[in-house]
Amino acid sequence: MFKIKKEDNEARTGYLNTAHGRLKTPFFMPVGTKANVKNISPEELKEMGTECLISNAFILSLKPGSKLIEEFGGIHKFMNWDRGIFTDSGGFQVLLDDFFVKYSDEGVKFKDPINGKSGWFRPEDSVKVQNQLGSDVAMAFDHVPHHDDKKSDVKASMNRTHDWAGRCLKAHKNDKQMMFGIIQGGIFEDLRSESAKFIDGLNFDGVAFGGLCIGEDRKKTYEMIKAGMKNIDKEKPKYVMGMGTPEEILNSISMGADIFDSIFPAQNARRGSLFTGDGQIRLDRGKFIDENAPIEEGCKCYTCKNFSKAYVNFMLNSRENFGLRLATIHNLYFLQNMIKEARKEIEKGSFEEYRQEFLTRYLNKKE
RNA sequence: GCGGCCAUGGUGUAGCCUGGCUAGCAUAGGGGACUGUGGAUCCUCUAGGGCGGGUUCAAAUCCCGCUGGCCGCC
Repeated sequence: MFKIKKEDNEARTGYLNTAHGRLKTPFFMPVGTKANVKNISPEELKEMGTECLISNAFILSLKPGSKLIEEFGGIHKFMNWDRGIFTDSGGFQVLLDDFFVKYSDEGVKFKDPINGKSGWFRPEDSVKVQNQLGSDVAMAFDHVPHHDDKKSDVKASMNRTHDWAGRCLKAHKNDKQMMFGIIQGGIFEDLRSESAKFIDGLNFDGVAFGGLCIGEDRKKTYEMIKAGMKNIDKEKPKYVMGMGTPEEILNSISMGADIFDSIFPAQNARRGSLFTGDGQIRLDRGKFIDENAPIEEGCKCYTCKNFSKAYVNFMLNSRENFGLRLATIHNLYFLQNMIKEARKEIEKGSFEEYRQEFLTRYLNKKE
């Protein structure tokens, strides 16, 4: 399932073997909630070296329905993606204001804003949906607390997450599909440690950090990751959910993380914020209106090879769909390329130097 | 030529009749936020009463002239 090939301090590179091939770790998954990564095609994703995507069980169960996708031969065929696919359980989405009604020990009551129907989504429902979708890795259904909840509430959500984790494993019947457990515990080190131990003790194929990057201080985020790492079997793949800035990913890799996903690069792209080696730039701003240079000199993405900042700025400000596509291509390429370099550096045993060098440039914005 | 209407940040406008604000709003512009997907949203900063005179304790607001624009008439 998961094999570590080379370690470099805490960082490591290896493989996650799935029903759709061997995925090189560490890797970053663009988010394809509705069975697509917004604005770009599977071919474009492959071209930039994307190993794996993550889609969403809860959202797809509402529309078009997991049964329909199953009838089309599973999510890979449905969306024409033949590499890895994770599915998020829906634990995070269900808490969005759009859907959330209330929690109970049984599951979550939600309301579909499209047709007004309400219903319950339980751990067993999520597992069944993910089975039908046929993703390579299913995620356990968890209870995500808010980042500023008080400790007693965070502890309660953690205990519920643990209970649900057991129910998810019990409901899981698909030997072609792996399942990852999720640890919670908010920003409390003792809870994180406790949760990590508990989830690590269950029979999951991997362990994910949930409830991070949702508003807490970044120092806390890293503390929680460290606390968790100490209590998880080293041989298991470790996934930090929802983490997506270049610096966070590099920092977390240095602590032993293997897998990431986030809307951050794609969403920022749509909102005109683009990655460069010198930090993010707001490409939709007027200062780029006549700049005849690519977003990043030397970048080999389709956008940078063919278009100037001035052109992409014009596309974005004119609200042309093409602008969203060009921006998304660049940001996802930037991250995939960074991770590819990170894997190489780990193999060479020089990851730490690479990280330092990258961050020195990235965090000291030139002007 | 005569008459009427109008003049407020880059742009579009509110307030004027019934003087007394830090001159409001939108958009554009400059920063920032965004992390298990709505292209949204939010925060913040910069920037304004055509010119000259008068009335008044006080004028974007009332009066006169000038300049400029729009409309109508000969």
